[in-house]
Amino acid sequence: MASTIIIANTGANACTHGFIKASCSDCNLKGLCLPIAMDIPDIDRLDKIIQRSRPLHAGDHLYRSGDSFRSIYAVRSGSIKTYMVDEEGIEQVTGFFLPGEVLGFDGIGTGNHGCSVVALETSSVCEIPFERLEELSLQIPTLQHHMFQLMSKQIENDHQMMLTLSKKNAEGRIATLLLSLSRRYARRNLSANAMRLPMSRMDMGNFLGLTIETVSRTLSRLHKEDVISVDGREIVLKNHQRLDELCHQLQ
Amino acid sequence: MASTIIIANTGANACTHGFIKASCSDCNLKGLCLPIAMDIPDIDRLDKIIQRSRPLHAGDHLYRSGDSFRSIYAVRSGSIKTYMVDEEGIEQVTGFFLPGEVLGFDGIGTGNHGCSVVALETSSVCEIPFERLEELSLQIPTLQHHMFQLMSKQIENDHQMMLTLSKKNAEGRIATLLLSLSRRYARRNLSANAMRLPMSRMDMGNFLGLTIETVSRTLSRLHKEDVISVDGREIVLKNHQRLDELCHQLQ
DNA sequence: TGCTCTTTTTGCTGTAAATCAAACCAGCCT
DNA sequence: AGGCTGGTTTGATTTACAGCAAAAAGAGCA
Repeated sequence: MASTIIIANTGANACTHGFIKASCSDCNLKGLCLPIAMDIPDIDRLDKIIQRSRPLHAGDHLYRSGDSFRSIYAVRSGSIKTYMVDEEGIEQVTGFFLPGEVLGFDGIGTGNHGCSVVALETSSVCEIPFERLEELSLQIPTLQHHMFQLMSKQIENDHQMMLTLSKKNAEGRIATLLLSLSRRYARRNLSANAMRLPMSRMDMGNFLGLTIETVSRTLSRLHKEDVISVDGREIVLKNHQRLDELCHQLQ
Repeated sequence: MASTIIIANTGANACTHGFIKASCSDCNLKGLCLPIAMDIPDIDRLDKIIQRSRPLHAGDHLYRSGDSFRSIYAVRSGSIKTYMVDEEGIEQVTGFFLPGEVLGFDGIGTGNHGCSVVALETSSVCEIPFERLEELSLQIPTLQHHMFQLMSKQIENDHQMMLTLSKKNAEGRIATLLLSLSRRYARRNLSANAMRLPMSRMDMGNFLGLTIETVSRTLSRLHKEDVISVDGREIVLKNHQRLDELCHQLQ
């Protein structure tokens, strides 16, 4: 499968030869994930509570809305989608998560997860049992602080998304998503320009509050205007500056 | 001023006779705010680090985007609006905060606030210096847990808002806001039906991704259909079930 | 290789909300 | 009172996107 090959090229190498990798200290995502700014002995203590499970396949759920909250998760390889379903069955994709990113903060409040989490392709995650993480956070001040930071960043991110949904037109929403993905790939030392979208048009549209037709039409238009090039899920960003401009044009 | 009289009627009495009230243990908002599920000695320790300042007047800023992050805040009386401004100057109202609610979690991640906070009417807040709160959280496990819970609930709330902005039509958005306010008033043992909106049509529209004209028209229509009654900022919810239905109708 | 099923693209038409514009209203100041 | 200001309502028109439909392109499988 093409996507796993891409993973192997993406800086997540330490994780791929065994899938159950040995430790956080060996992981080349540690600069992005939880152990950031922790010293070696503390990383080892964190490492001991982390559970590394078999990889998920596309469509596998990590947990579902209503499941009791036990753990948070760091993405090790692949890509993950989170979505919530309201009482009437309306679905909303709430985020896409790439290697090095941490998810699952919903559900601490109530004890039950408020959203569902599904793999978009073959993916692996590190599971961090929350009770043990809380204990450890009491002992390692930098870990507690880092947890607050991660949740704070999630909140800021969600606010940015509220602005996108509330104020931007279709082009702006698409451009915002593409640039966000680009930045996150670049952070892992991957190309900021050429990428393979991990999600379907359906998922993009749901996330951005657009229909698949509008997503498709908008991508086609941007292609025609030579701002990007589109071939199915393969995207090349050809004019970052123009994309930036589109991000800020109002609806 | 009418709004301060309303405050005095709203269950925040313990705070109003002196504005600088003595302690958390005396505050009748303690069931909503931080000290929930803490025992008396721990509440007193928390109480000691809390700073109670002079009340804010309508339009006063608590902090502004870019200010260095120092504290989080609990609303004691009145009402507060948070908003972010992106690089191009597009504004997005990201939330309204009522007595007993905690705000300011943005900015832990970067050390600088990502949004601005302004009082919608005469309001008072408890300021909780974050460094000292972190120290205390290391010593009081339930406090640490409660902090995680508060932030988690903020995240779930924001996700719900993403769904509202992404999937609901104008009526659904308005209905969602009205019911949210109603629930939050009811939690403080105030009327779930009759309320005075603390925010302008402008703020409602900005928050909900609608123009003021659409907000006004939608409220008028709901009034005409006898679902609510509107007189300026005075609102009476007359048909909760219908509002619930509107919440779930798609765009 | 051909067949089925799903996803994506493209065209055409309708509509909810934006936009433009003007009237209305409630405070507030002189 | 009377005029001024900012917020709100209402009306007429435009438009970006939704909704429907059908073609095109992949993806999976015998």
